[in-house]
Amino acid sequence: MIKSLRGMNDILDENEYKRFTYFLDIATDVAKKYGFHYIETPLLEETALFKRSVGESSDIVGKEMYQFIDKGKNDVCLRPEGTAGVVRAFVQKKLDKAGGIHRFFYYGPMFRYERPQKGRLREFHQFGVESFGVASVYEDAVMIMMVVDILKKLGIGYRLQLNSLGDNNCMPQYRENLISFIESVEDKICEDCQRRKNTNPIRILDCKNEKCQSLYKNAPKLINALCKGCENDFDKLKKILDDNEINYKIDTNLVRGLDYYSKTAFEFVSDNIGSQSAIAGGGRYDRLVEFLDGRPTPAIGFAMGIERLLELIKMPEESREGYYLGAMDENAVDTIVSLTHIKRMTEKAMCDYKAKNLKNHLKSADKINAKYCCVIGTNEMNEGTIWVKNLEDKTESTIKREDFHQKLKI
RNA sequence: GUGGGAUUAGCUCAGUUGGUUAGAGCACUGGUUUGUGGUGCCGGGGGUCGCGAGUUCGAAUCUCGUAUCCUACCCCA
Repeated sequence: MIKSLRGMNDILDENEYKRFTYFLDIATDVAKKYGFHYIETPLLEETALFKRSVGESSDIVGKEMYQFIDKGKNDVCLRPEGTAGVVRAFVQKKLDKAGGIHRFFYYGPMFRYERPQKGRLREFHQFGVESFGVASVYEDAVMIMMVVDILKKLGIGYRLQLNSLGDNNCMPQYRENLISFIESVEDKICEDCQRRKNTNPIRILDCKNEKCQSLYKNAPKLINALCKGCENDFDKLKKILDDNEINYKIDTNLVRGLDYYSKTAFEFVSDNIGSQSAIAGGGRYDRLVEFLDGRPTPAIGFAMGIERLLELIKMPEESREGYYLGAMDENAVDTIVSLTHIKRMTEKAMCDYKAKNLKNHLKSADKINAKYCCVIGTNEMNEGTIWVKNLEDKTESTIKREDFHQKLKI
């Protein structure tokens, strides 16, 4: 038997599909209300795009991208995230030169060549938004509001963690200070941290080793080293969130692995889905457009992992819907099929092709969760009527067939 | 990439030192004497026990390999 590849799932379960579309309906509706419009970019891009945006520093490029050489000998890569493609499209269309504000949302599959675990697949889905051309910190707050709106509508509880990563003025200096701090405790920290010192020093801050964490209590905090501009923006952001009653917690260990991020970084986490607890994350990336050959353009965005969210969604209760039609006499089957066909113009309607007794029809109607069970037996056949039972309130009536389509409205 | 656990019917799982035709519940399906469901009763179909080797007279059961799933780590865009 041929099976799907590791970490790649089908969506064929009806409930799963319903959850998926329920999420998308809500998320896209919110994004549109915020004035964002849909963008779709290719699943496959030049590997160089992701190498440039991600940098060569971590495991990402070598180990965790779905990269291969195609038949034309092009080095290509299935997109591991959405931002790089959107920025590429933005620059390619020369919107950076056109100026103005451009706001997009997207959703679709992403691919990462990783070992699967809870909340982590090789093919997974993200919903995200990107905003270009707005440097104001109000936009940062609006991003967070958008995520809050989506999660609220989905009935998902969360904790919001917030940090500022500084910018070119303050980040490099902080990085130097942090490295010299690490060197002062280097012989006591774990192997991973010793490696991180060289590859990505800021990552030591969220090391899971308790011993390391206690050593890092005295580590310099970026939040105390922000330059005036970053500090003002961060204060303003906190005030906007306070004014709008959005709870957050400053997490000075919240970092991003990549160089292009600056200033605002935020993450929404859930305590109910295992160690991969981030359900949405975002931040400002004022440098990325320039990294990808565009004119420097302020930008900010977020992305949410759809599979992780689906686990947490509280679905509205399902009520009975539509019609079930059945015949109790072979000779009525044709009539049933025709009536169903007409009924489907306006309502969901299903019918059985076999004559059965009433009890079995009721069972079948119940099984597909129909609201009405409609049956034609010998009596109804002779009288040109159809018997209809509302399965919710259990009321019954026999009506003329020609009235069947008008008189009953769900 | 590293570590731990798992893999038996569509689903959730039993299967007691290796021993005849591998079981249950749910689901599906048929009937229930000729018109009332979701909640009665009786029956039926469905499994080369993940895959491949090995040990053995004999393997779902033991050994090795391999794949996949779950889970944590690394990493996290």
